[in-house]
Amino acid sequence: MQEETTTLANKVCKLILKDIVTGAIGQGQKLNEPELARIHGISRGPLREAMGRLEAMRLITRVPNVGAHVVKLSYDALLEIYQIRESLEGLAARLAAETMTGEEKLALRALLTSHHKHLLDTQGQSYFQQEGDVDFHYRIIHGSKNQRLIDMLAGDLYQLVRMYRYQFSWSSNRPQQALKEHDQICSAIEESDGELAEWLMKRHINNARNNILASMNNQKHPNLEKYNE
Amino acid sequence: MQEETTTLANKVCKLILKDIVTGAIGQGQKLNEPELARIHGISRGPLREAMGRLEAMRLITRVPNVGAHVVKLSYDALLEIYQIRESLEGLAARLAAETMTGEEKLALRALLTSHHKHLLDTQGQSYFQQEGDVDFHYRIIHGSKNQRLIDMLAGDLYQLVRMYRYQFSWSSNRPQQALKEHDQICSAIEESDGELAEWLMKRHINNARNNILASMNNQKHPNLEKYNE
DNA sequence: ATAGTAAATATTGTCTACAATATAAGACAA
DNA sequence: TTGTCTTATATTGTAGACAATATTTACTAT
Repeated sequence: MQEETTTLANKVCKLILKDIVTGAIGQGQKLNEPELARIHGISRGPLREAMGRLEAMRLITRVPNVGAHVVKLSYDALLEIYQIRESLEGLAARLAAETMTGEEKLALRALLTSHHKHLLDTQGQSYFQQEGDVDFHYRIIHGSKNQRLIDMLAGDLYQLVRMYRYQFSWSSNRPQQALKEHDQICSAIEESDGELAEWLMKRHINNARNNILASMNNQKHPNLEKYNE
Repeated sequence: MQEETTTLANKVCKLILKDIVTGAIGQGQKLNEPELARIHGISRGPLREAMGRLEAMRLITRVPNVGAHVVKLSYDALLEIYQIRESLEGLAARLAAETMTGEEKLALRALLTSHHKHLLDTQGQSYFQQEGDVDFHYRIIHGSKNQRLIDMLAGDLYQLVRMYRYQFSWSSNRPQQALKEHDQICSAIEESDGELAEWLMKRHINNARNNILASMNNQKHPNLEKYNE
């Protein structure tokens, strides 16, 4: 285990990222630099660097001379994200099917087996189900071996996806169906059928999107801003 | 014309970005903070912010306590980019076909007309051809109305594409064919045929990729690093 | 001459202080 | 009371100085 040399900006960035994703720092909230710096025991320099990275992954927006605010989750922004996910994760699935090693495929199958087992135990209502889904998609994304794609999906886009998941609670709606779809995708990857894997993944994400839309229409979501100002 | 209030970091970021894209700052070159700050007449604070943004769009890479280096263009990285472009610009073309206004469609057609005229005048060997192609794709990307997609493609990915174009010189290989493909895409958009527009765009980008590959194999490219260390 | 080590230098990371801008508070007039 | 202007406060943007780390140079031993 090598010593991971890092910087204050890095560490604080991760901390603030977590607070934003989980909602500890609420949507639309102003980020006060001196206050945040004091909280984390650092000066404004590295703090501003950390904020710059959060801005780059579009978790906060900054206006010159005014300041930074946490993004507000919106219906429209979610649709945008899912359009992109459908495209890029479809690509990732195809690439994964073409390039994943035998070990990676075995590990992916093992992950699904554990998910299946867990689903039986808990009726799929647990927090685990959410992050389990994230894990599955992460594996495939990384299996694509396209570093730029990995960075785009796992680095930036998924933080927002996780933010939606934390601050609403929709993902436990159809765990059995989702797991079945994961199984199908995994099988296609095992058979190195890239075309099928892509098609299945796109449909899977499309289904997830529709599920979210229905969930949004059914219940009032107090922390969903329909329109950003 | 409203007064565009901006910051030093913003301005310097654009300047350095241009220098990197055009090759004035070469691939793999080290970016010395005090020196760059002195050159632009600013202090290291805003300079580091500017560098943070360049890092976010992956034009430079930074290692803690070591410094920042301009990325090295590589065969593999280019393939990665074109895989992503094919996916995302295909999506953009479909969305554009579905949502572009009549005015936007007319403007797109007008752009192609001017390109066609220019091609006849100059036999397509000019610099204009390169940026003209960029313009066409920009229009469609923005026509998608998906802000996140626009940022990903036009904000980050395209800077790298432009960097490849500036530092090699391949795009004048098949201007007639490219323009014809643009025409087809434009027609599909005019007819609001999203599915066709997507398919044509993906094929168009695939052709461009193959053209680039051939170009790379034919001539020795002095500033292409086959492998990044 | 070369490899290894220690001092010297340079560069990055961080902090503090100051300047510029925006926001909030208060006074005044309608 | 309400709206507007002025003043005061707070916050962001920038600069410069110091600390920590990395790189280079010089020296010694083999």
